[in-house]
Amino acid sequence: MARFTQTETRRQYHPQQPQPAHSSLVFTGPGASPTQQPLLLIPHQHQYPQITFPKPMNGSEPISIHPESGNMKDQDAIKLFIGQIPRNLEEKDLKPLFEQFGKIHELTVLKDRYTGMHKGCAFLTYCARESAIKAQNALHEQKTLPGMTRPIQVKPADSESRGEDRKLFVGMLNKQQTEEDVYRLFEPYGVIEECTVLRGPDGNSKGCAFVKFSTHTEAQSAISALHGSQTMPGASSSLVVKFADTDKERTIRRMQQMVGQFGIFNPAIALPFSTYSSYAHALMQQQAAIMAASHGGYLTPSVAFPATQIHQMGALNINSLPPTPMSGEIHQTLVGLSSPPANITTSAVPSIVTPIVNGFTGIPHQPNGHPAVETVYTNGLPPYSTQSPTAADTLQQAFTGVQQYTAIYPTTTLTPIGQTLPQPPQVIQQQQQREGPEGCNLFIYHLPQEFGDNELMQMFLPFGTVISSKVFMDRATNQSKCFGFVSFDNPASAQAAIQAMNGFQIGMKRLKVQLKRPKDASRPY
DNA sequence: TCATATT
Repeated sequence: MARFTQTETRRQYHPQQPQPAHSSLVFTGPGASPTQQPLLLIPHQHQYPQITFPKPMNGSEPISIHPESGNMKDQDAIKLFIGQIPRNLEEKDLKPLFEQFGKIHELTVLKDRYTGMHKGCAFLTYCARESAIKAQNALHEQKTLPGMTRPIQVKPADSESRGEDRKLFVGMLNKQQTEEDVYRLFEPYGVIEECTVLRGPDGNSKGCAFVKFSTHTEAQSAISALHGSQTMPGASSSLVVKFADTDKERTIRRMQQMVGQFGIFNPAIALPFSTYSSYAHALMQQQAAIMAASHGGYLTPSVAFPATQIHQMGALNINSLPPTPMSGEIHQTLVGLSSPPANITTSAVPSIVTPIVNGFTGIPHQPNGHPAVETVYTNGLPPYSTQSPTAADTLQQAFTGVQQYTAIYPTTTLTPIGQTLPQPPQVIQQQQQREGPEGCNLFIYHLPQEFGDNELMQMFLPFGTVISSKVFMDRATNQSKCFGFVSFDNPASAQAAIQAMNGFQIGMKRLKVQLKRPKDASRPY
């Protein structure tokens, strides 16, 4: 049966049809014929001897009834993700590079949905699966395009299910059972593309296997029918049939094992007490500098108070509530951000209850987190927590400094961006990763692990208008890489931020804040 | 430790 979705079919037969939101070249050419590819073996992924069953041919391969459409792709074609593309290269520029590995079915440079900005990457589908494999082998990490600092990336797109949504883990098998036995067992529930018994170095079965069906539904039906359905001779419990772990799950599991080994509790990373006053101190220095520079010490509220900028952010719709003018405390600005502050109590014994969602991300989302405005740690110490500080904790503490600062200037009226209300929908402003002008862009290293874009922005808002903040994340683990960028709209703000925040201690680490290294090859415009 | 981006 033909496997084209409606969308794909349309694209195939009407390549000129306008594409929404992104440009896309569909290459058509003379002389192409619908493919009659030989069956390809599924590449082995396991280091142990195995039998891999070829993907069955199920009769009705798509047949072109449009001789002019010369860019039909194989059913088993692979969509490739292409990364590290200079932003001045468009489809037509990239085409020659990739064409040498085979006929291109589709090549699409990714553009920002709203601004049309080139995202520096693309999707590429060859007509033939083999071309994709050749291109990946020849190019991935092998060549660096002009102006790039890192080599080109050529690999299957994330959307190319590597089978993980239709791949089953089978446990509690009898160790005598072979691939063929397992295949027979699962055959009734669908088309099996791959069947592998896991074996140790000695070739002995580990009593488990992977079975990949052609669809998620088939895999699901096999689970329903077989999981727990029987106990194999010699097995200690009934048959286990479940979806195989995804890569991400594997990564997380691996890390959990590591944490298990090294211990997750590490009170030492709780913030040292100096943090409060140092941020306050940093801010006061900054304010003092502004005061000295402006009006001979006469305070101009629009420049003198960090709250001004924070208020502006509220207007930018970081949370969906309209700014509500009222007298209040600055740390209320935290409410409604992606990581609400931890629940600070006003009880005589301050305590923080921070549920750890999991051992890693550890950023609790506390609905209705409502920091009490009057909270004062009269002993000058932060509440003690034996758990890792969350981003909100850390920011909360930082902003305690702001509170201290504002207390010194009681005439100021601060305007919180939101009241404490039931959590608004957490719409995060999609900010463009925009570089500011020369001298306005900061590189920040040694960020707390739990900081995200928002926390980074909050941290630097007191120094000016932040037009972009970005913490780099490891895509596999969703973990911060502990560095990021902040861009201001003017160099003075950037300098002020460097002055105040470079060396700023958070936990055991000190921030490194410096101007972003200028890019040698300047961007077009 | 300097923009890694997935329609």
